[in-house]
Amino acid sequence: MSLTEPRADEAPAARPDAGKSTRDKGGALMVNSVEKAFRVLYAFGRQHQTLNLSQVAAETGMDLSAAQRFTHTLTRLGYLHKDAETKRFELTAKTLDLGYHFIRGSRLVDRAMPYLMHLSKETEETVNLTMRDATEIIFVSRFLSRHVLNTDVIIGTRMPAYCTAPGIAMLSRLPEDEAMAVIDASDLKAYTPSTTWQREALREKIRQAAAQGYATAFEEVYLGDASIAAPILDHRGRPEGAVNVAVSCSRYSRDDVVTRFSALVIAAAHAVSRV
Amino acid sequence: MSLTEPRADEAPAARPDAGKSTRDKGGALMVNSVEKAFRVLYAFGRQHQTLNLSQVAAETGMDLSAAQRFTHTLTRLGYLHKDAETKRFELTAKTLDLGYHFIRGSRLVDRAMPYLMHLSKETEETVNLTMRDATEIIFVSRFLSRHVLNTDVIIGTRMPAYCTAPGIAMLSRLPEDEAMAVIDASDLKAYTPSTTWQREALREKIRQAAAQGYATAFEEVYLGDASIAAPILDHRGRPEGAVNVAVSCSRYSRDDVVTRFSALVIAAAHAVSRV
DNA sequence: ATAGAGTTTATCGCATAACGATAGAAAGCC
DNA sequence: GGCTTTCTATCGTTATGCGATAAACTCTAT
Repeated sequence: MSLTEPRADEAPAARPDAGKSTRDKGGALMVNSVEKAFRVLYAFGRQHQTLNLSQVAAETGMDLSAAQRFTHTLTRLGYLHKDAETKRFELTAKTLDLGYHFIRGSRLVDRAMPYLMHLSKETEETVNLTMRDATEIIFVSRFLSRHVLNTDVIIGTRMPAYCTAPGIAMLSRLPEDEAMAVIDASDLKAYTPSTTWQREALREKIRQAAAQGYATAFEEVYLGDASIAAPILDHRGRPEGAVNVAVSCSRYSRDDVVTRFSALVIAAAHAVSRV
Repeated sequence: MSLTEPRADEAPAARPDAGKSTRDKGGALMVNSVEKAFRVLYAFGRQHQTLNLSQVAAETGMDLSAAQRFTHTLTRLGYLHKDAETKRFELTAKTLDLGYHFIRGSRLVDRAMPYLMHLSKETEETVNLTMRDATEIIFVSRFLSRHVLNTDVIIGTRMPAYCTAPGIAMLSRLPEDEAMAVIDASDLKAYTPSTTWQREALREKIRQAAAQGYATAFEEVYLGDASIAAPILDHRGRPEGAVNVAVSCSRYSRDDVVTRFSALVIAAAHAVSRV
């Protein structure tokens, strides 16, 4: 422990009220203003498309001064726009810049793109590239089929990993305890009557996916949606994404989905992998 | 009459050390840490997909300590990932969250979506919704034709307004002096032999678009690309976006583009407008 | 008109949170 | 092995962000 402690002197009896303002809100190096800025940006969304100053304050739990400072800052940086007459703020299209940089900089997306396009033409169905963030998957790239134009799922959409084919596919290439830790951290619930949401059933599903090399999900989140996915592995064999094909249940039986698409998604995922 | 100028303090006497560290780096309310955080995030991109700490410092012009603090902060917030063994950082898919919130919260996108989908099915061609940010347009929503799968233009892509159909369409509904101010602020140049890039020619183009209600662009940025666009107006009649159809020159003559699509894009844009 | 509530905008002294230099640890590289 | 380079951790200082407050608006009702 304090073998290396040269002198425990610096502030021995000091600390009048230790534990109080211990600069701990996420480490000594944390710059809290950054988190606050994002809190303000995320106050906007489906519910609150525009907000005035006091609403920003209320919504973020900051006082008026802080709300003022951060809206000012973000407006100046171009992420917020303030309507001169209504004095209300809203997000600008500049907020797309950050994600754009990510997509453009992602080696994974870069490698995957041609195979996704190929798969899209081949199948004429919706094809997605997803990545995992803790217990969720995020849609990173998406080629829509012209049949179903689902406007609800777009780039950046998140879904729980446990009830999606790409999620299970990725978990299936993790050490089982790690996969189960993800499951345990998830808020398990049945979105539809077909949702697999029980711990042990999910463990079985993951094992099966591991054995088969692909995962399926039939109406687990949206009724009428079927999906089949295969994991993309990085150079150490860890899953860094998944490719999936999504179709309407009305046009394919479960067996059809597997026989028509399993080999294709596996091939695409394998081609993108760096094993 | 600079309403936006933070006013260089006509309060004269005060300020003992005026002019020195006058808290002026964009107004007294500016929280500089926020700007620095974005500087770090934008250091990543096509050129630099991954960066180590010193590269971040170099790339952003910050000292090591600052780079350390901001990479730490952004990693903790989930926007950066640090590879444990290579010690290199890269952007995570979480960077898509911000743009996702914007899309989801945008009344414009909300209103436009059904018409874009309709237009997409009707024409079977690529359909876009764009907005303007100063001299540029930003692609906000996009329905790809299955013919041309252009992987270069994605959500968040920026292009100069002056050489795109949506850009000219939006400018055509601005007071002419305002439109020309945008032109003058642009870095005018010829991307292809067909690019209209001279000031007066652009003025004429804008006037014509105003008269016609739509704008066209033939191979002005990419060879082989043709585009026709109409402006979307907000409740005061100001342009807040544009709808366009993009096709391959090889499949349509210039006249074809106009006769087949002009009425459609105008109708769609009009339906979305709130005049 | 006038008061009055609910805003937004501007100011300012204070304490803290961010700063930046530096030194120790660790990892590569001759 | 010594050497360079990069990462991690620590620490005293003060500029920087904080937050209370007051002034200036805006709207609404009377």
